[in-house]
Formats: sequence, structure tokens, C-alpha cells
Amino acid sequence: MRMSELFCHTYREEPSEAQTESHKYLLKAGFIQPLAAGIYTYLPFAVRVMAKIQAIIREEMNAIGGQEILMPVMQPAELWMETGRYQNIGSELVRFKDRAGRQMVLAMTHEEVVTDLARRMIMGHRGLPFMTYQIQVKIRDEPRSRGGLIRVREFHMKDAYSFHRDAADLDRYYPHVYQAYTNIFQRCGIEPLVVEADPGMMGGSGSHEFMCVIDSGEDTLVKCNRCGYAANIENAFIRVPEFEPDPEELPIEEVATPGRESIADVAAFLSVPESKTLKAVFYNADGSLVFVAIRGDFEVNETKLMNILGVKSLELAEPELLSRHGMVAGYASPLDLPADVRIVADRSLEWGNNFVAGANKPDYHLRNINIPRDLQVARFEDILTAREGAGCPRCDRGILKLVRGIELGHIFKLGTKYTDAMDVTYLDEDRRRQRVVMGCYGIGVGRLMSAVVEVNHDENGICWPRSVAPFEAHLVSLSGGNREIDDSADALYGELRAAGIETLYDDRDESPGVKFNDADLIGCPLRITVSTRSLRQGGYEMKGRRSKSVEIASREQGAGVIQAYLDSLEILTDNVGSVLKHDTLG
RNA sequence: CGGGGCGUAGCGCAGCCUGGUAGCGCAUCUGCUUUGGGAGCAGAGGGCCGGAGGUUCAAAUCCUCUCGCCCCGACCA
Repeated sequence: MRMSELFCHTYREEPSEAQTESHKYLLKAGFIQPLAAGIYTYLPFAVRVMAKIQAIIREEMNAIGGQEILMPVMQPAELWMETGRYQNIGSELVRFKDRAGRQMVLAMTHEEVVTDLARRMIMGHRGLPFMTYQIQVKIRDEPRSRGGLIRVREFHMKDAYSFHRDAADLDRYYPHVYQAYTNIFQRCGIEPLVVEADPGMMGGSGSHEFMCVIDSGEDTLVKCNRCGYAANIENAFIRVPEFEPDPEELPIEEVATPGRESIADVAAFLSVPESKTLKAVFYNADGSLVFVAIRGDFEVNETKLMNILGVKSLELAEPELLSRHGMVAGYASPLDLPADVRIVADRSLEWGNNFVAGANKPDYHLRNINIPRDLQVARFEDILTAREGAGCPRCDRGILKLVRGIELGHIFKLGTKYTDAMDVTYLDEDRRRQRVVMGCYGIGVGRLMSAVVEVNHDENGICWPRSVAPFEAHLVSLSGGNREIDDSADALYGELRAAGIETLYDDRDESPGVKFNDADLIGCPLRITVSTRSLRQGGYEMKGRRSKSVEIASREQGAGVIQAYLDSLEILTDNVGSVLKHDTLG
């Protein structure tokens, strides 16, 4: 491609709205153009990168028996009512009426349609298992888009769905997807961290997220320093700590704590560690008040709490709701709770005694609250947030570390959530009607492109891995009107194209500085310069974008030596369908 | 949805406090010179100052409302 004809231009100034590196460079180098909040046009460079990512995804999906389909974005709301998600999902699901007044939605994911498809297509056990996938636009009216392509309202997702005769077959298939996902991310130049995750609105029995570990990531992850345990903090557990309770339970005692409302203030005022306090956190869960009791030094994990309560919405209770139930914010007591207030006690309360808690009147706390002496708890739940330095729940001596990451892919064992709701069955060998079991597997394509940039850049621009670079070679001609150099560069461009090397040819009438800076910014893995200097040295200069190593290729050697140099730059992890290739679908 | 910030030329910004002819740099176009790290000179084009009301002789500037964008939080496969 000649840059003089390319529909794209780079920017000299840093775009002001960009906060993350990938957002900055994708805008500055002319890969994307914003249209509205979280909605972007993909320009030629981005389209080329995404096409390469998609090609990798297709290879890996096909290698585990996937068959590509394409499902509609515009869907009748009926299907979503059938699974209940029409009612359960908030306004991020775009709803509208068509001209005939029928209720419609724009697909934020495709479980409903694919499950409907399955019930039309599955006849008997001979038709199982199978896996279909698509690369299709998803529409999610996110409450807050951010980070360039990291969180957007319209994006491309590879979503795959597998259908099985039973859970055991899904269990057998799931590791193949796991492996294919690992291959995909590695081939794009990212070593993923796989974490145990919360299935969220998707439902199902278990899921794994494939994360790109980077400080700018929006998810917090825990990782054991000794064993392989890793989890999204939403779903992370900790080892039960060693704990030495006080030798005896002391009588309850009321103490004045004027103006001390926070755990930190109360603990300091009474000279006790925060772990000797009982923290009361109030939530408005689908409109009703929930009293959460947790040891003062821990934080509530709201994802876990929502799962336990089985509610759709959870937010901190507003003061009015508290007072309506006779509770006093800052001094609330778990004792003598009104009957209509549900209490959820975290298991951290089992790891202590003689707690300090609110007295349920302003400026007073109670010392020496003991469970179950003073407070009967039907059941302790795990609703605490894992923290740095906590013990690993899987091994004896491991310590958890917190890292940040970007969620690139998510795989779910959905089970029968959708096939139950939509009644998808098959006849087995004994002519018994059986429920179909599902898995589903997603990857955000644009987000993956962004993550590749987050991980592969320097202060001058992007350093694309060869596997997904918009072009392999960036040919820079510094002719300055010199006919010999123009001819020489033109000839080389022709040779490279003939040799099948994807080349971006900077034939513009620009100064060397402009061309070199653009080359660094755009980030093709190999830069080739033709200039009076290079010709004097015997040919063309080859410079690796990442390695910055420079070599001269003679004019006679032509494209062959460039191909060889390119091949030497990066060892591709060419592991299509590796490891688990056999014994899969199809 | 709460909190904060910002909307002035394609991009980055100044001007606003203290009302009085809308500016700067880059980019674009023309000409000449220049060509190994964002060139020089000369010239040119480009604006409903986000929008709507209001105050005023006069509004980019002051007031009210509104829309949009960004950030933090809530939310989120």
C-alpha cells in the first residue's frame, strides 16, 4: 500500500481524551476514529489488524471442531423474555419497537438465538456434540465506556457455543477450548493469565477468564505465589487464617464513642485492632434492607453477596432506608435487629470474639459482642474480599498477590440454564428425552487488539508482533526528488509485493523525520529505508521496530534477504490447534 | 445514576476572571528552497466560540437551562 494513497493520517499532537497507551496510539497513528462515546470507526490499519486476529481465531476455533455461522444483531424480544433476561438485564440491553410495533432488542450476546437455533436443529443424540461460533457485532449500552477500545458500546466479539449430551461431555470438551484460547492469545503476542471467574449474568456452573496482566487493566486479580491458583477478585477466596481468640468471652459493655463512626476511628479510639471490630454494612438489595456483618478489617465482596442473595441490584443503603428500620448509621448494632431486616454474616466473624460493634444509638458502641452468645447466626457466608498478603485457599503456604488485568476472553460451562428455559432436548439411545448441556466462549476482538498495543509499545509508538501487524514491512523512501532513489524504492516495493511481503510504502513527499516518526508510531515490525546513504552503503537499510537492530541488504539480494530478516525478527508461536488437537468435535 | 473536568478552525490550546473587530502552534492549499529523526521562506483558505433562552447599546466572555465528551465511583459476559 502506498501511503500517498492511504485513507488515513497520523497526528502530531497527542489526542487529549486518551488516557491509556493503546487508546493514545490507536488514535494518534490513525487506526480508529471516535464517533460517539464508546463507538468507533475502524480505519484501514485497524481493519487489517483485526482481520489477522480474526484469522487466528478462526484457525483455532476450526481446529477444535468449530463451525462458523453468523447470527442476527436485531432480534425479537420474545426470545429474551423466554430466558427471563429481557426482564433481568438493565438498560445496557438496547430495546426498541420495529415499525409494526413488535418489541425488539439489539444483541448484546447471542445465547438466546443460538439456543433457539439448537432446538430447531438438534434431532437426536447423533447430532451431538457440536460447536458453532461467529464473529459478530455486539451492542451494549454500557453505563460508562472507557479506555478507547477497552470498554465500548459497540464491538466485535467472537462468540462460540457448544452443545453436549451431558455435563460430562461438556467437561471433556471444555479443556480443548481452554487450550485453543491459550493458543489464540499467545499467537497475538500475549501470555494470558487464566483466572477463575464469576459467571455473572451468563449463569452457569463455572467459568474462566483469560486476562492480559497489565497495570492499566480494569479488573483486579489474585494470584498465588506458590501454586497455580488465580481468580478474579470478584470470585476469589482466601485461606482460613490462623486466629487466636481471647481466652474468655467477656460481658457486654456499652462505651461512649462520641463522633466515632468509621471502623478506623472506633478502633483507634478504643485502642483495639480493626480485627476486633464488627463492621455493619447496609445494602439496598432489590429494595429491601440487608444487614451485612463482617470483621472490621475486611471488605465486603459485593459480587459474592449478590450471588448469595440472588438479587438483581445491590447498592449501599441510603440513610432514609436505615432510619426507616430504626437503624443508626455509624453506630448500627447487629443485636435485636428488626424482623424484616435480613442479616448476612461473613465467616470472618468466626475468626474472633469480644468484638466491638455499634450500640444502635448515636455516639455509643458495645464491647465484647460474642457469637453465638449474643447473636445467633444461622449460617456464615463467604462474602469477604480477598486481599494482598492473604493465604492461598488452595495450597498450604502460598500468599496471594493482587495484580490488574484486562479481560480478553471468558469461557463458561453454562450447563442447562438456557436449554432449560428454552426447552432444548434430544432423544438418547434409549429413546429417552434428555436436556442438552451448553458451554459458551467469548473473545473481544477490538479489546484484544487494544491489549496487544498495551503490551507492545514504547515511547515512540506501537511495536506490533508480526502475527497481527497491519503490514509486515514499512518501506521508507528518502528520495528528496532524487530519481535514482525513487526508482530504486519503487523497484523494491514491486519486488516485496511479488514476494508476498505485506508492505506499507511511504512514498510521500515528507521529510525524513516525519516518515521515521510515522513508521515508529504505526509500528510495523520491519522498517526498510532507501536513501542516498543506504545506496552508498550498498543497498537498503533494515531496522527492527522492536529490536532496533540495523542491517544493510544489498540491492541484488532483493526480497529474499528481507524475508529472511523478517523471519528472524520474531519466532511465531505457531501452535495451531496444538496439544489437544485430537479427540475433539468433528 | 452520583462526584469532578472540558466543549473556541482537522488536531493541541490561549482568550472568559475585568463584556467592545476571534487568536496562537501544528495540520491543509500555492510557490520556491530543503531531504537520515516531526525543515525554511513567502502567501492563502478554514469558525453559528456545542445548543437554546436571558441580561446588556454590545456576549466566546455574565446568568439560566440543555446537549455532548473525558475522568473517578456505581454498573459491567
